[in-house]
Amino acid sequence: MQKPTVNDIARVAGVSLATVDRVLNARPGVRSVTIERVNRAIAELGYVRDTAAANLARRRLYRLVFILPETANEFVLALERDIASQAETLLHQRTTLEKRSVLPFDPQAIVAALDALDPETIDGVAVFGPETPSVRDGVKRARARGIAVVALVSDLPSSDRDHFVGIDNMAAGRTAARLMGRFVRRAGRILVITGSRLARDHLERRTGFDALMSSEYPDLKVVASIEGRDDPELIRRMLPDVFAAYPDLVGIYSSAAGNPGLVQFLEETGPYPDLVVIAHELTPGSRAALTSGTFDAIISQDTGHLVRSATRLLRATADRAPFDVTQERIRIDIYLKENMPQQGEET
Amino acid sequence: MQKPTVNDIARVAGVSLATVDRVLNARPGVRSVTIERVNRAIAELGYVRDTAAANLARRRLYRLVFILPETANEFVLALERDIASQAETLLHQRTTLEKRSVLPFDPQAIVAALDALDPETIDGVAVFGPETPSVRDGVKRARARGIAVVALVSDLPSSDRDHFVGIDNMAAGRTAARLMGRFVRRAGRILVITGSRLARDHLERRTGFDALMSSEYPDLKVVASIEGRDDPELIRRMLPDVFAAYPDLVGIYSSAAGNPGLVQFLEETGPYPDLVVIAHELTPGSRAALTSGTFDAIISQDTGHLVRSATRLLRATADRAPFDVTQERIRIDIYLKENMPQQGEET
DNA sequence: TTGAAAGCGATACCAG
DNA sequence: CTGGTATCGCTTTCAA
Repeated sequence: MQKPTVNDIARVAGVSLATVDRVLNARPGVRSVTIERVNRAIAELGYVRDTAAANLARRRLYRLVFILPETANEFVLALERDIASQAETLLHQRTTLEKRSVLPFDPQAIVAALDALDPETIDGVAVFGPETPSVRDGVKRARARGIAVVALVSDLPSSDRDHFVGIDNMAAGRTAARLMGRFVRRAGRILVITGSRLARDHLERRTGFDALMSSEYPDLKVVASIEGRDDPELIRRMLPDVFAAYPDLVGIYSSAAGNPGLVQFLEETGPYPDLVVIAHELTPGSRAALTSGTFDAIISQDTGHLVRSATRLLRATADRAPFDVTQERIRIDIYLKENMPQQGEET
Repeated sequence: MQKPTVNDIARVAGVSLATVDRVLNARPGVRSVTIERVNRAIAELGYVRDTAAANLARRRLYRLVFILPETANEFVLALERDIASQAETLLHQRTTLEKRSVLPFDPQAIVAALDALDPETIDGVAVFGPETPSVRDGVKRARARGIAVVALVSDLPSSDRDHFVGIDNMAAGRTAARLMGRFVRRAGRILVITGSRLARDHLERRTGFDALMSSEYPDLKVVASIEGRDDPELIRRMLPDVFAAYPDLVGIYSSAAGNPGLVQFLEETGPYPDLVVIAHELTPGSRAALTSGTFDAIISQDTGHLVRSATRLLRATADRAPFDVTQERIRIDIYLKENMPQQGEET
């Protein structure tokens, strides 16, 4: 009892291979009676196409592009490194990954990059950027041209993208709040460092954090947040004033990038044994801060998983093929010093 | 500039396709001069075999077996469900997964299952069981017969298995200890519920937990643990005595299975607002306990990931092919109510 | 509208 | 030892 093939369908339906293929791929030029006959055979045999063989015959190539902000922050660097390493592996799976960097916090740059995508040479694109009206329209245009689009890290729901690859940032913010509430040992104030007002992921984290904080930990007051624009130097310079203004600071939630500035400030002016610090993304810098005790916890998302998931979804979308939902869900990882993966793992 | 194929090698080396294949697959009957010539061509062209095409031609089937304890605990059930669901997907990728249940806590049953594996019909096996001398030897014999073996969930290092698919349980124990130390708000005693002395994973968790607890939280005393044998009913019956003996109980670390018994006891005799409870594995039951507040945190490992990773490693081992280390590392997941994945995700 | 036949990249059998 | 060739499951001309 073998798995049925196109040949079996052809035999059972009493037609040729070519006709079976036409029906299978919804190509024109087949009488509806014939289509019906073939479909009956397919159903009867329980046929499922062998994608590997199909791609071989088709010499199908998947050409995928990642549009990322051009910045030196470690999270984006990790993403780039994982794209590069996946690219090597995928080369042998008829897939090419290409990274295109655009000016950060610049919607127009993203739109330009999107509009430059030619459906003749590109099958899909993963976009990491702010949800502005122009970006939204750029995504819509790309999809209209037949290019598969997934939003990466920060969702673009209004753009009608094919998928979102990233964590539920509202839940991530709530998670940070819960950890903060349980870790902090006395009443006081909490500082939130955000990135950009344009970034949907930052906003969602902030919203989730504030909501849980105010409803469940009334002893902890979240003060007006500072907008660090993912810039370590800017953050470092803003902190002294905050510390001066709030002597009863008991916690810091760094919800965006720019952690090095925070770490530098804390380690130069500290230690602050009672200050609970929670940040995002496991990177060499945040890992070191966790090890040294400067950070108490990290909320993270696996960059390797993000890249693999984005490529799988882009390919599946391009092929109109199904995919495994559970495999594509990106987890909200919590890392303490104790459960950090070994450094080597992400090199 | 296309990717080079066997034909290119044949052309460049001036030999036939058949000879190229012999060299590629290290088959006998080729003069070393010829081998050398072919290898030069391969290196020169930077050839990499197209696995999809190779598998197609070879009509290669991967027949894999999972040996699991026959028990109703939710973690094993989740594993079984994920094996079944993966089996369906993998059917179209020339791979069959089969589950074989054996008596729990019975090394001989595992050995019998291992010895029954015929290399003619089975390519690889994933074993979830205790590390006893007999199991160790059974694994060695299976490998000697040419069957790929991975240890699942609980490592079998002495058996020289091909890979371990699971978390670092020592680190998991330390993680639980850290959470316990940070969540508990006053001095008191901590109860650890273990499973079986035979289970290496349980032992490692216990060791890691105790070590960090005693070195960093001297105010919290870990009392002699109870061995629940993953049996909810047994656990439920043992708890009253423990609670009676230690009125200053401030935390419980349930390091193995049998959580339903713990939950039932706590919900029937509770609530215990100040008792911190940390358990293992996200399942419908533990998820509910987390939601209701009976559990404070869950340490987990993704069963879907375990199954996918085991099958990838088994196939790679059978093919002597390389694999992506970072993708196979199983994370120690920490779940709070806030970052639990949606229920639907693991259905 | 339909079919015959030639690949895709690799393997394997049968000769020589 | 080495080469020719059919084949794997599917796609894609080219004719009919």
